[in-house]
Amino acid sequence: MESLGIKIKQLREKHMLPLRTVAAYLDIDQAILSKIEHGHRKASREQVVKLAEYFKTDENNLIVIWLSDKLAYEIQDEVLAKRALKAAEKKVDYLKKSKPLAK
Amino acid sequence: MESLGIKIKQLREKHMLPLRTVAAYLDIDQAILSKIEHGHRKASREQVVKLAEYFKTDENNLIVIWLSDKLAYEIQDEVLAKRALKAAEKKVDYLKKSKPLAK
DNA sequence: ATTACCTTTGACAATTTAAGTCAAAATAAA
DNA sequence: TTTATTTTGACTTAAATTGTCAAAGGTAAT
Repeated sequence: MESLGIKIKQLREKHMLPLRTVAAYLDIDQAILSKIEHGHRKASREQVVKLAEYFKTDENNLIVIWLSDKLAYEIQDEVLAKRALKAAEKKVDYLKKSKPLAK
Repeated sequence: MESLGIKIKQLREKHMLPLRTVAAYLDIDQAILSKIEHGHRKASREQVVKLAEYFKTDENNLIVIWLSDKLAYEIQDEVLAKRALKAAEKKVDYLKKSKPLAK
């Protein structure tokens, strides 16, 4: 059960890098990166991709963590959260099948 | 595989009501309701609850449709959508267990 | 074809939410 | 204690949402 913030912080500390350095690479203020690590701000998709590249870690894995954070955050207060997620899966299946060449 | 817009439209037509009437009940312009029915706008949670009451239909069911629409919409373009949904389920499980009394 | 009604669309405005900067306070290390 | 780093909060800017309004498109009845 990984959250993106914790994951990023672990990666950054493993590489012994200060927020300043990583934030500079992402072209944002270090304050924002700190907030992302603590889950007080969301990262953008672009930022996640950049981070994966920067730390040479699997991009897909990071994207899944980031997406699932967003989804879970969006419905965490809903009693019907699980039912909604199940239903969403079916909808996604349907969309994938009905327009497999889209976009 | 129901979408909220279609569901609402069906309910409204079953009751032979014009957009105007239902929109007035929701206290919004009929243009917005039209857009909601077509999926060009999202309904708010309040609006969904009001609609369930108005049409005397199961509120939970309508909420699940509404929530799953939102979730599916948010990740429909992601290749990793299904993986993310599965991961989100686990996160939701975890959150429910760790703070079961949280409001 | 005209009238009357309902629905849909798009341009625009207002409001809300999110994303960012900056500086100061808190923390940790040297 | 001084130097680095991290965290926090007040404030600004940018972007996304949500709504209004008016015009255009459909439909059915006459």
